[in-house]
Amino acid sequence: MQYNASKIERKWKDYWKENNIYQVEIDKNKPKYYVLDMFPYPSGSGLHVGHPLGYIASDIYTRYKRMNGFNVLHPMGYDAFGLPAEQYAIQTGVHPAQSTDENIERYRAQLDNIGFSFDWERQVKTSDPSYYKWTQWIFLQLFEHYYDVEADKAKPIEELKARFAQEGNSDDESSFTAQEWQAMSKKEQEDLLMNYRLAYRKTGYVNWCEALGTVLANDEVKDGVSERGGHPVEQRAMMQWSLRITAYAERLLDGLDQVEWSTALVAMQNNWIGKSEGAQVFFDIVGHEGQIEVFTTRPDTIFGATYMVLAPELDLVQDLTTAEQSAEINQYLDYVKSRSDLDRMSESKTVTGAFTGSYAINPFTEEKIPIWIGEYVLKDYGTGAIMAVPSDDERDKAFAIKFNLKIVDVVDKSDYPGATLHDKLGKIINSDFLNGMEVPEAIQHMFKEIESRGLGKKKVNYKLRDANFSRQRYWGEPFPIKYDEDGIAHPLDYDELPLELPDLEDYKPTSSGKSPLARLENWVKTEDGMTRETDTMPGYAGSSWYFLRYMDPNNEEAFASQEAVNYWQDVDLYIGGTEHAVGHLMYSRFWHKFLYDLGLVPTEEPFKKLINQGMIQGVIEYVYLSKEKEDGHSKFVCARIVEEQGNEEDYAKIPVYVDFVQGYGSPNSYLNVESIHRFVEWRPEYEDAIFQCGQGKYQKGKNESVNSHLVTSSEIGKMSKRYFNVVNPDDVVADYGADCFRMYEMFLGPIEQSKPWDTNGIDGISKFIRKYWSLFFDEEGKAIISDSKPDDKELKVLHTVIKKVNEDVERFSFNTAISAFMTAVNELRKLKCHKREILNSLNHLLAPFAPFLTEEVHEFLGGTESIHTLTYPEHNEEYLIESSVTYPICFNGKKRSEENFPADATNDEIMAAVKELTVFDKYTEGKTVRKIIVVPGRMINIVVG
RNA sequence: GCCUCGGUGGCGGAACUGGUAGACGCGCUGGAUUCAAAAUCCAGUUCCUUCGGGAGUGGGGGUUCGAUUCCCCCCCGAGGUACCA
Repeated sequence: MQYNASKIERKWKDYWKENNIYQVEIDKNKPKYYVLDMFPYPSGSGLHVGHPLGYIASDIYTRYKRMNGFNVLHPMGYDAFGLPAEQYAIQTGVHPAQSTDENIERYRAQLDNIGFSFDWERQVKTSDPSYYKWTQWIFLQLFEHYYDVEADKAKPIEELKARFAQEGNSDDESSFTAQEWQAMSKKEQEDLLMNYRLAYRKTGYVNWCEALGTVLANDEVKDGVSERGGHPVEQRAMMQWSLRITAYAERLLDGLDQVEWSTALVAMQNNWIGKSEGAQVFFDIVGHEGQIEVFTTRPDTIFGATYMVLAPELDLVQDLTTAEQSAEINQYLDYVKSRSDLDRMSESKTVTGAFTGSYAINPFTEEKIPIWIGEYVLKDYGTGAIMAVPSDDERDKAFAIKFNLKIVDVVDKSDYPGATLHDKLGKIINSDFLNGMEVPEAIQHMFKEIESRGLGKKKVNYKLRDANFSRQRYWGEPFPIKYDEDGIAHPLDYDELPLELPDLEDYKPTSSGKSPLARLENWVKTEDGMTRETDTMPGYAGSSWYFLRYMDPNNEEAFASQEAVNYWQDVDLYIGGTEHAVGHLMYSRFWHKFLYDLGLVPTEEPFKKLINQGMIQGVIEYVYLSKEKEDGHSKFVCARIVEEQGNEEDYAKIPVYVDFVQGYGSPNSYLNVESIHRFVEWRPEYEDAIFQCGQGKYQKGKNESVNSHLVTSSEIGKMSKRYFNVVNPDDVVADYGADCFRMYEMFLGPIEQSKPWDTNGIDGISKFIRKYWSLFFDEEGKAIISDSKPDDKELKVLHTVIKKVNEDVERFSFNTAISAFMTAVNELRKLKCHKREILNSLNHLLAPFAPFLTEEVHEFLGGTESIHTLTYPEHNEEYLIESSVTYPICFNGKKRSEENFPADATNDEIMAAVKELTVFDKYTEGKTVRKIIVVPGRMINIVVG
């Protein structure tokens, strides 16, 4: 039999599908294991070679666990709601459901092509009503619960209502008696409850993206522009749904100790939550009833607080602005309003602000201090107001200098040379009773002092903001909410779920900034005279809990049965990209903790172990297009020439289709005459362009010198349509086979590392596969298997590789496992080993990596069941025992020689033998031997001096 | 700026707990086979070398009998984050 990848792959793909060998059910006799991939958004461009990297790793691990006796849940599905399908619908009129389904079909074919062992019976699609019924259901649960701070968990809002009616309330949010509560109108009560519900509506500043016609969550905005599409984002006040993720801030932080995630990922989440401890302090306002509340981590510097600054957006600003200052303040407010987030970030160091005309009283110095407003104080963090200590804070200092405000030194840092203002170090001065204390001590002292004087208390602050949950778009989950004429939000009854997304003819957002659903008047008005919510949920709604649905995907009574949830528990291994480090992973953890509070899931954390696979990058090949034309012709110039002239700025870099380029990815990549022809065909606008090569000019029809090489410039970057460098896995599979593709992606390097796609090395794997095949078949394709007993050498090769591969798979070091296979195959070939006993085990060992090839070989060896349902080999230490060990002989740590010693020789015996060696004399001549170190089984070091 | 990860031959990378640096693969060189080529096979391939050796894991210092591995300082790259009070 000759090795024919495509034939073998077709055969087994069909077999696996027909026999459903990857289907799993609850089986209490086996330990469970859950391996999850981040499910893809099915985009129109299909998968490129970068996408399957994580899927291959998880598939190998899944197959490995399965063969080790685990009942492995390994599902796949689609994150099917999202902007691109909707944008496409706006352009073409094709319903997003239709284009999404077409894309899914393509994804499925591409995935099957690589031989993944997903249980497709469990596929989920977030845009499927039977799925989003439960997304809506969880949303309603969030709506009907609040966070009970004392119990430290979510509780039904009904309990809170009952408490309000009985005891009234007093907390940071509100204060009223039971009588007052009962006297409130229904509307007033409901408005108040919105301050407690975990899913709630509020008017707030949101990230409005004009180009996308929707608001975005904080993690969907990067550098002041939308993450998708890079459109400008501005702050706008709107009535929106939000999720109270901040209620879970502390538990989200604590949970990070329990998970096995990379330090980078934990650090990112830590950062995003941004916990800081400080003091809340109230400042009286001169001639004014109210107070200004500030949050400070440096209460020790309060004696240096010589002015205050409020965020310009605060309502209080209007109250505090005096008549004389109102013109100046209004002018400043106009200026602030005119600035987008992008402006704010780009010129971050400009100091701006305005004086309100009012004064506060510093509670410790009892001095009158001016109240300013300034952009550098953020409305969202803390209370939106600060006490400014210009002597000990960079920003306050810059502000004070610019506006000529008083500066009082309160920390003497002379004992700490090199310490910056940011460091909490130094000795307190000019601060009454704090004088002489070290900063950390003074901070603790002030916490007590502030509390005992009734000025405020110790407080914890988080950077984490509540998550905006409304999108003014069509292609998302509709909210199961309707409003009465007072604007009170009413949940739909649970038996009305799912609230299906109605069909639409025009997908464009409305000009009023409402979702296109608002156009469907019949849908918006309900029979009972109410009005539906027309916004839809954001992308992360469906992805925040999909891993639970896989456990019981067709359940119509619950998001998943308790039996399924209690059996599968949580995700043991999650593999996916870092792009979801804060967004998806934070929201999922939040939802999971909420469901845990409701007693619906058994674990607090959803993802035990998480691996971030690196990106596979592409090589971008550019040609240099001169900005100046020659005789009216466009002119391309060889990269070599541009380099020599050093005038890169005179050229535009045009990405070319990488298939045209010879020596793709190498420093000498170039276009030859044939590639120039193809390039011109592809870009007819350059039909009569001149190509200035090292060897002369090429011009179509005029001068087609055959030797012309136009050197291209290569860069490593994203694999993207934009750069014409996308490599489709289907093409690689067609050329080399799926097993080769899988192994090559793994062989490229450690799974977490990013690396450029480079087809050059794939021959190595291809050769390996052919060599592997040649252990079973000769050149004519005749079987050469022998049934004789293996000898010690052969057994040693086998058990070495078994041991190594098991260890490597356990630590997700797939590249080294593949090296071990190569070494083993090379050695068995050298030994001319074609023995069934050895090769059969080796074939089992290779099965998770090369599922098609091994299945074929397995059948050939007489296997009747699929190899993927059988057991994984374990090594036997007996075969690895060495009778002698080769020790390196080192002098002062440098290896000078090697020597064999019996494996059971004692250190003393070895030392005695070492002294008899000729090398010993050579390197110790004329020197004193200070010490001889023998590390058993490892090495010998002789210290001379 | 801050946080995290990384820097090893011509290239991708290996060395897991401090113990022979460069496994495995690509590429390259030479040879065999061939009319020739591809494919295959064999040998070599960190650098320098007066062939004795010497140097060497971004740079500098330290701990150690011994450091790619641990500690300190610095340089470079990637990702995250940024008026967070």
